[in-house]
Amino acid sequence: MGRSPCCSKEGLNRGAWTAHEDKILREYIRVHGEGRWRNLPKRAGLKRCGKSCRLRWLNYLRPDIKRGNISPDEEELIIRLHKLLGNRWSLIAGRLPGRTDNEIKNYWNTNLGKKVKDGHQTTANNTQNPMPHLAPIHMATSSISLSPPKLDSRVVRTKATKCSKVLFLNPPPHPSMPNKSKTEAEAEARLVDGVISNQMEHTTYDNGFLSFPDEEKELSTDFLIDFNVGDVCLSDLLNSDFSNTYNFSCTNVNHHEQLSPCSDQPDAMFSDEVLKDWTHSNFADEANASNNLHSFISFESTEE
DNA sequence: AAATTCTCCAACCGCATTTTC
DNA sequence: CGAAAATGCGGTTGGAGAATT
Repeated sequence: MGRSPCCSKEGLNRGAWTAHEDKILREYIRVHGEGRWRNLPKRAGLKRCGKSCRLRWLNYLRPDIKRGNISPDEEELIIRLHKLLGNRWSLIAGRLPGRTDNEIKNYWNTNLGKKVKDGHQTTANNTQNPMPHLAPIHMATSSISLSPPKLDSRVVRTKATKCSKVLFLNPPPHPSMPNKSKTEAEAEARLVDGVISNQMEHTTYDNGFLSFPDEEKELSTDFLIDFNVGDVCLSDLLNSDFSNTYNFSCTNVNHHEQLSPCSDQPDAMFSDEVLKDWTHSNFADEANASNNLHSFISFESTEE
């Protein structure tokens, strides 16, 4: 006999959820909270298995879910994280506030996988690439910045909800870095400088709004529109080019002798435990969003 | 306009891991 | 400490809608 199913399939609904079922589930969780999925359907009066309820809640009904309209910044971050983590979608999702592992997985399978693969092939033919080990990331980047602009290429599909929040930013963490001692701030600033200063120095804060140089404004539109506070450091993280970081140990001996792997097998350098610590850190906590870049830096420093 | 093919994504499945007893 | 239950995760599938013929 095989493993018994997670719940009796007899008389249970399957397939797409109805609005009524969604309402019941949402209301039940509002009152009783998440968890105890196995018993939830019975208690809530849903003809679904607990697993299905959990999935529905996590991937669709949770109030903090941000659906559709994956921005170029998010896309690039996904590509980078995927290079770093592989198909560990939940870890990747943990770095993208409001995104679910399922959504990222789907997005990868339908868009990015192909794009990165194509990039790989194109790059393989490009003998002038100075850093072949960085090919996927750079191709992904260039696909965003150099390819003909896809005019609103992100089709808003029927069920997706377009996010249109206006972004308010915390005061910039760099270079003043409030809440840090001067030496602490300087130490981090040095670390940050090598990674993101190229981006940061062209990025200014104007009364709490992120401003970009004129030539970047167009690209930044989605970023400004779609990101919430937690995404500020998504951008920081994004700006902290992983590929540059990999290159650090090779090129920037003044700062870090072995900051990060200069290898095409980064996974070997990042233990699961550290990854979990890092991915479960305060990215998900939007109140601490301004620390997120520092979180990432700490994570990297741990690997020294 | 109809048929066919393609694309996307919500949901399912089964295994792995963690928690509880 | 081991077994069972609960939960988490990633791969896969099926169906709806879009695009093409």
